[in-house]
Amino acid sequence: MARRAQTAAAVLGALSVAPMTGYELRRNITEVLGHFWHESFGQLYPCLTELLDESLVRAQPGDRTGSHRYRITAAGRRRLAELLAEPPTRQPPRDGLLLRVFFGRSLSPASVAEILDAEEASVRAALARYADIRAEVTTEDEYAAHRPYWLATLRAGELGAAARLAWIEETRAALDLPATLTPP
Amino acid sequence: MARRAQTAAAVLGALSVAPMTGYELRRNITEVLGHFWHESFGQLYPCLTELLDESLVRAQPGDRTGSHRYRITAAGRRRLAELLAEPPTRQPPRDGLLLRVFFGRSLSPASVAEILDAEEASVRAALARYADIRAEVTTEDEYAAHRPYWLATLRAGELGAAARLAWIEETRAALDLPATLTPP
DNA sequence: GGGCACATGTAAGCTGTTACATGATTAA
DNA sequence: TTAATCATGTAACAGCTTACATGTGCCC
Repeated sequence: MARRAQTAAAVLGALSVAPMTGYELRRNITEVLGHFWHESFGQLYPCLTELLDESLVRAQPGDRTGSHRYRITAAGRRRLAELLAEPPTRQPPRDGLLLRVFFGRSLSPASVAEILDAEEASVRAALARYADIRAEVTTEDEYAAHRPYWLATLRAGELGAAARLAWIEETRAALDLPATLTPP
Repeated sequence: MARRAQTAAAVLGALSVAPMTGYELRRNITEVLGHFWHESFGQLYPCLTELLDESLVRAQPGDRTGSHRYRITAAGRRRLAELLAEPPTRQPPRDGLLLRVFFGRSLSPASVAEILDAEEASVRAALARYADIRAEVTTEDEYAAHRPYWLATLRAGELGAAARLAWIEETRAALDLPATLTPP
């Protein structure tokens, strides 16, 4: 599945949940899918134009002058199901943190410790975001039918974050680095 | 840290472990760093040329006609340490698996189950590769000084894979999907 | 001699990022 | 009236992927 196709899948998927403008699409992709997905927004409007040409979405006048509210069509729903059923395109890994640890012998222990501290902070920040999302998803009733799926992706984030925290602790021990204070 | 800079870091890092030809660099990046790193090989030779221009690596004649064995210089080691000390560039997330699960309501349960099965297979394959790498790293004595760092990156892969397997099981249960037989 | 692994490179095409341009509406 | 948010786009640039081109050395 080409990268372009996955952009179309994300857009059609969002519109399958609710009709919205390009701007709302952008915001929703950032805020709702943000913890596992990123769209290049320079591609978003061109993608919508393509989907319109193929009659996979329809545009109706929006609330404001010149704004469009996009709505998925029946053909769009069929295409979405096809796209999602294709095997995912994996993006090649490029983990800057592990690159730094792998060549850690070229760094001072203090530098390695700093890198791990920064990672810990970023993982904890992610966990905090997950807690917010969880609160929202569990209280929101409008999209109850989607809830088990949305909770599943959230859970993937939570388990991944927990695994990385465990790894950080283990790695500090293995490399004889000082453990930082765990926030209360 | 720009993407280019991380390519330079990977190349300098590899050469900091042992001098090698461009071809060996390519192979080592694929085989040794492969579980967390990917280089675009169209960029590798241009990158080596740049590093030569900056005197961060030297080329000496290799074993064959026209081949070069690249060796990192003292300036190259200093640059490597600088590059590794910079905060990693995170690549924006684009997890096709989670995209599919998030919009799982647009799929049949059978399709979702298939997607999870495929993911499980791929995670188990990764675990098998990690086992091979672990055997190699622990028996190889030549690079003993690097061992704790290399084992740390390996451990990150192992813990991540375990977390994903746990997530798959949990998700099957949460979505009422059949559990597949676990291989012996 | 043929096939394979070694070895170095390039160029076309595709894709994404970034910054900018434009303007309407609303809240302070 | 000013700033922020809503809303739609585009164009230049940067970067990567893929496939190809070329040739050597070794083993059967």
